[in-house]
Amino acid sequence: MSKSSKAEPRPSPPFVLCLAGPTGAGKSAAALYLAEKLGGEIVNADSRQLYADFPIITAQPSPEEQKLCPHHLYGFLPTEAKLSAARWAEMAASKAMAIAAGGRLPLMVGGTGFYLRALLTGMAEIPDIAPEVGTSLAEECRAEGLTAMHARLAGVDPEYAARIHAHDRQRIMRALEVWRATGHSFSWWHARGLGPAPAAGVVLGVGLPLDELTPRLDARIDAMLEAGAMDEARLAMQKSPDPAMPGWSGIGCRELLAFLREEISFDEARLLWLRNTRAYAKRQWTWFKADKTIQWFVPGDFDGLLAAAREALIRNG
RNA sequence: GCCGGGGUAGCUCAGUUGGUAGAGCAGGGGACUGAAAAUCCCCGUGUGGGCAGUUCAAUCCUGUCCCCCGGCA
Repeated sequence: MSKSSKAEPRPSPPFVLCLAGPTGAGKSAAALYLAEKLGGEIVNADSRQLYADFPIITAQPSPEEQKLCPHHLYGFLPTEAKLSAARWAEMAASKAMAIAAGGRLPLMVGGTGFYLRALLTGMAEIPDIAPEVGTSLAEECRAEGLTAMHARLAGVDPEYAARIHAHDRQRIMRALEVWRATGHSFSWWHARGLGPAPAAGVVLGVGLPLDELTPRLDARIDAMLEAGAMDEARLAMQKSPDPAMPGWSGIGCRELLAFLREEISFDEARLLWLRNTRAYAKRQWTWFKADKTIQWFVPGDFDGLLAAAREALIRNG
């Protein structure tokens, strides 16, 4: 998919209906409703719900819910693995293609705004980079310090170095990686424009203001604990004890892990879990608010969502 | 009741040899081009427990009262 310079024309991208919004607002329930009414199949657009070891803590649809209609891209990724936005978008688009080919509606559901952007807008076509490049750069960073890495980036890509902050380790390292592996700067790749969008679609939002969302997030944590979140974390710890593994970065996972390793008390873990979830919901709002095309609905407004979805389908054939 | 130690931002605390105060966390705002539930940036006026006194000037010194935490009774 990354090489699109072949002569044959690309098949037109599949149309997808997306449900976005902050965590805990009720996207999954709304998705089940829309899937039933519109003959849809649900594709996960949440970067944490990909992970196999944390179905409860990442609020994946339950096995019962998943029986109600086909669900895709949930709970398949090992804790040690990571999935880039671009790679997810490819997978999601190919699922969407297959679903549409079966005469059904692909419903992308999740709170990872970056994934949805990669899917609907596309990303710069930068080749895959061998993992060794990243590991050796990480070692150099450890030896020389982050400031030196940022200075190095300023040497090869002053434009991008000026745009990001000198403390933004993740972006500094990514940009250096691209430079080292491709011989072109990150800005150079960006200047070539975005690659083709893997899918076309409309985004509907399900959301609540943060202060109204908070009690729901609080209650959801209790529900997760009752549903066995602690056992889930314990098991994951036995399978994959390194907290630096990508799958552990989910909120709730790392707090429970810290408790299991006796680094913090249960009450602290629970409090942190809630706070971090709330802070995350706030970041999601910041992301989604910037997208003026999203039409918003209150949780439970299934009629409104259905009407908007039907309208979007008519507009897009 | 007595002896210590405290009462400073929503919370935990720092500091001011007297010139009206600042960190972390929380909270608010924002960014986001292949780890995104990630990563990162910006935002700090608060009757300095109350009341008196000393002083040009008190959050800081003195007196007194109230409250908390230890210890002794």
